[in-house]
Amino acid sequence: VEWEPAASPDARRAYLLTMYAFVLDRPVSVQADAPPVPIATPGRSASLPAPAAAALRRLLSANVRSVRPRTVFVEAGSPMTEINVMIEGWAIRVATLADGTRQIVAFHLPGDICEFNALLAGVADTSVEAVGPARVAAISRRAMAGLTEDFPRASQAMWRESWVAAATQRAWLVNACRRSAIERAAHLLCELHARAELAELVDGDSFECPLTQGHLASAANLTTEHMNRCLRQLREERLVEIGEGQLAVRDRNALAARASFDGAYLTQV
Amino acid sequence: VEWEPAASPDARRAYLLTMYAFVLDRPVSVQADAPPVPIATPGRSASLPAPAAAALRRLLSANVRSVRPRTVFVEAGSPMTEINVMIEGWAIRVATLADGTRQIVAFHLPGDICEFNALLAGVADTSVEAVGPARVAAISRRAMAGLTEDFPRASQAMWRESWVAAATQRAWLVNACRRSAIERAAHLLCELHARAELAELVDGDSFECPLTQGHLASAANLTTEHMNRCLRQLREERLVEIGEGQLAVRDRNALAARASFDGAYLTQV
DNA sequence: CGTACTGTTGATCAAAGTCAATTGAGGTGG
DNA sequence: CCACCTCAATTGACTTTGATCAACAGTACG
Repeated sequence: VEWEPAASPDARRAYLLTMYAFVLDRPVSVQADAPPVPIATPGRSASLPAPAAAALRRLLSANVRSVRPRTVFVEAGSPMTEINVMIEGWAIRVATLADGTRQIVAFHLPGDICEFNALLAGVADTSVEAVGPARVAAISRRAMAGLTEDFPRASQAMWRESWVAAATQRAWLVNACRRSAIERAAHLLCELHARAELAELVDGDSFECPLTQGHLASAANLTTEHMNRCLRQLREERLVEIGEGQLAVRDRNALAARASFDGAYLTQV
Repeated sequence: VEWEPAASPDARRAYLLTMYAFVLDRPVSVQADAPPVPIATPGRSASLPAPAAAALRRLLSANVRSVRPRTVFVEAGSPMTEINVMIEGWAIRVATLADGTRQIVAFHLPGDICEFNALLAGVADTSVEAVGPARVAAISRRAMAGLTEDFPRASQAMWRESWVAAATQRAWLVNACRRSAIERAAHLLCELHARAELAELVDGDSFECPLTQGHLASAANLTTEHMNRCLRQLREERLVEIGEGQLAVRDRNALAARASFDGAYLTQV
């Protein structure tokens, strides 16, 4: 068994596909050079190799449910009987402390597997909440259980996802601990931009982002007010534009330099 | 395939054994009620079911290397060709930023698998450094590769470990973001105590801990000076005693209450 | 016998939090 | 259609936590 590198969006698409194929209980040949076929996913369109299109369409129609804005669809403490794959819309993963304060520990974008490892735990340790309207595919624990036996490649794909999640978490920890407020803000925006790109949500240099400044503040460990000040400064430095549910990164390299952002952790595996 | 809960030290020992058995390329029957046999691991003694004892002893003798204090034995950026299991001594996982500042993102105690998921990445994103003298078993990537095919139970065991690592990382993030300095200090001590207990390092209410206040400070996102003040206060509150390479938790419940610590994430899976 | 590291304490300072208030957009019921 | 409400964004004034700077003692170590 050898692990292929998956540094490019193409490779990422390929491994997500492998995962989808597993879910559908039938193999899907993934050819990077196959002619891409546009899939009409409401809200965005994704280019996928031909065999994948049908598989993805089947998955979507079979398991998807719609989630209203601000709805908690994974409750901390509740048993994990299924795993969720974001199809459309954004979600936040929230840790709630004893005193009721909340901390966003992760964002989930379309294509993301929500905390794949949690299936093992049996109980969710954090909540997941849709930000805007969202569509989520719920995959049963039972379907996952055959994973290691039946579908080694899917298993690899899952591990990749879980490594990226862990590396991202580490990056957030370092971010929150070692950087100044404005660097934290810039770093978060860099990550969101890079991830939106991987999810093929970016149009030009901007993308739709339903997050409020409060969300960004919580994720970067700032107060809403201070995040507002930081965003203003980044705007004045002509690095980003933000508003109207749109987020635009005007000077990608300068923003990355401002935050000493290195997105390798998002694509390395 | 069903996942058994592993909430007790016994269960944790059992799953680590399963992992060791995999590494040795032969099955080891794990019976929780088998008569425990003490193993003479220099520095501490572990009680393990009989069949496991031989397996563990073989693993130790075959793959262990000694590491000097302050030695970096996993270098960030270097290729990951093997995975490390801590046998003896403590290690820190360190992220180094562009400007050279360092941040401890994890501690590794005896029995811990060091960042199992990193094997997939091919490249380490953080360094691992022995604190005091340590002994480490290096397991080849090749031995790991047969995992999913040959030994489903070991695969489960690995996943458990990786889930605990991810949950711990999340706990650190929440800790660093939402708690006051003294709570962070207390929370870290609670976690160290709980983990030392799982590693069977605790004697009475105290255990040997080679970490300096600087290490604790980095992990809790404080300066060394401020960590010192926090520790003094916790000492004055008769919650802990610390010094001489020993760490004693005098009032476990009070300390946990001080930090609103819930150790479920360490044992849940 | 210096040298380096850890632990310790005190004085000062700044980054970010807290509090307070205003604006404007969007939604809702009468 | 308008009064009313809620929520996000924004700005300013003030406060606090923990960082920074400085100094010193004890100890291990070459």
